[in-house]
Amino acid sequence: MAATVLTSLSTSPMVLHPSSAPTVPEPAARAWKEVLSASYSSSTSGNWSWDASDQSVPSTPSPPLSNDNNKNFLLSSQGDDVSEDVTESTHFMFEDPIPRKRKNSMKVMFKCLWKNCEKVLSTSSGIQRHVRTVHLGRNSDSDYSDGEEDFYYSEIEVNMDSLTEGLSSLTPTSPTTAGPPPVFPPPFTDVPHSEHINMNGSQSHAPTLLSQSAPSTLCHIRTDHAYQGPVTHVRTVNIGEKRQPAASTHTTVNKNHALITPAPKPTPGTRKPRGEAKKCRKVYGMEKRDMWCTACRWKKACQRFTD
DNA sequence: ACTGCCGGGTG
DNA sequence: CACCCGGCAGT
Repeated sequence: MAATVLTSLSTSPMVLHPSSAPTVPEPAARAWKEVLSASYSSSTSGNWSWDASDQSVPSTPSPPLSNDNNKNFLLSSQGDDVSEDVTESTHFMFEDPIPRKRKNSMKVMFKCLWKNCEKVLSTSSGIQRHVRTVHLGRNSDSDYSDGEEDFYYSEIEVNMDSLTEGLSSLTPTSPTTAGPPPVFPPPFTDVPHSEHINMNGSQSHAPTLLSQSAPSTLCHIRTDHAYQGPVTHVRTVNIGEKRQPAASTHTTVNKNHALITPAPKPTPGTRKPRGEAKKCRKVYGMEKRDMWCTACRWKKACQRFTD
């Protein structure tokens, strides 16, 4: 039976596909590919032709299309980088190497979510500045941002035809920005379908202290020990944060939001964020172990290169 | 795979 | 105590 099928296929490769496809597409496809490679006697790149053909067709016929937005609302506990996961999970499925951008003329706009404000801007920076100046009452000229504006606008897609203008936040704009490196290199840019803040209306509690996870406020520039070699790189410490000496030195920024986040760390065990800075083991190597500090030799917390 | 180091051993 | 190591967790 199989032999007859194969022979018939080899003669006319186009015959097969429509009949027994729906239940088990996979073997059929494989057979087809084999037939193709056989008949065309092109040993290599049999499958690449497939990709090419697939690419030519604009609408992928694959049934398991992305199921809209899987709305995970677990972000209320700790916002921060949930959003990134969302974008990841939506298109991590096979195929679709291009991260499903706007197909025809979808444009990303940024809409202010403030009480009665309906302002829509085309750039994230614009909406941030709007929120910052108009609603938060910040100083207008300083473009300092602590990320709080993120909670007052959402990203929406507008189906406007024409003008495929450069998408603001994704393209690095012009290289003219010579000043300090962008204080706000946003990890946000995501939120596939708004749904970032609820609490619309009823702004009972003062909105200024709602900043949960303001990433940029925690950026520190620390010079590490630079023990061997000039390690010149800026390091950003995120919410893990080092453990301050508990003397409640609230630095200078206002990050007093203990009333919203129930569990500051998702893992209560907390095994210490793993300090950085090379320790004796790394610095001296396994050989020359006798140059390590004693703690390192005993596999304890390093004493020489503390964090 | 590698590193840092906690917890638990041994003498 | 000093000393060592298994094994975990983070990179």
